[in-house]
Amino acid sequence: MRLDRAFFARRTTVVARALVGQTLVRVEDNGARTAGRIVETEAYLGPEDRAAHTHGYRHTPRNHAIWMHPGAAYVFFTYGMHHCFNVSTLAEGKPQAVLVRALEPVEGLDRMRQRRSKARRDTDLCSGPAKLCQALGINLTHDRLDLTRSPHLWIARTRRRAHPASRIAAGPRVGVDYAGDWAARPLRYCLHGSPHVSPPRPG
DNA sequence: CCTCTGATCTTCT
DNA sequence: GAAGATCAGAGGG
Repeated sequence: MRLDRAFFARRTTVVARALVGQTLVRVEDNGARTAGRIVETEAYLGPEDRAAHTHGYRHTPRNHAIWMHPGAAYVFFTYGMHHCFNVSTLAEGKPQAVLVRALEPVEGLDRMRQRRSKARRDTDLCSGPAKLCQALGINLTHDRLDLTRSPHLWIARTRRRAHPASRIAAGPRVGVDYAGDWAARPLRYCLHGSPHVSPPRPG
């Protein structure tokens, strides 16, 4: 069952933690499905957060999705070649989001290997924010999509008995050294011990 | 495992 | 004009 608006309309740190263990599902126009269990997320806390794209209330065409209703997909293009996938949280007009950083592949692995030909091992398929977008074929056409309604992209509620909250480790976010004292905050959430988490591995 | 570097181009200043 | 919520490959331990 698909996660609904209420799931995303909560404090961003709560959503980021709760997303670990849920399943990101992608369906292409031809019906091909790829999916993965979310094993790593990061919370971006809006205007106050020096690492966030909405720091200082910056509102541009690129980051507009963060300002939209909770559950809106925010996909951005960076480094001239990579995409990253986020979900808007909290409330419309409150620009906070969760970055999905890694997945454990669970469906459509052949398709993922096709699109990620450089991946040597299956643990390299989705172990990074741009890798998972490449594996699932997520790009700018998915920016601003409503994940509670889109037939192409959504997050499925997944039983987490095997992954209780106590096994989620929090640590500093990756690649935000420029963010001053915000860089050290433990806003990154990883499924403890998963080989699919992106480097640097916690612990 | 780690560190360092080049790739590549959109976005915003 | 500069920076960037990254990745892959090379080299060293």
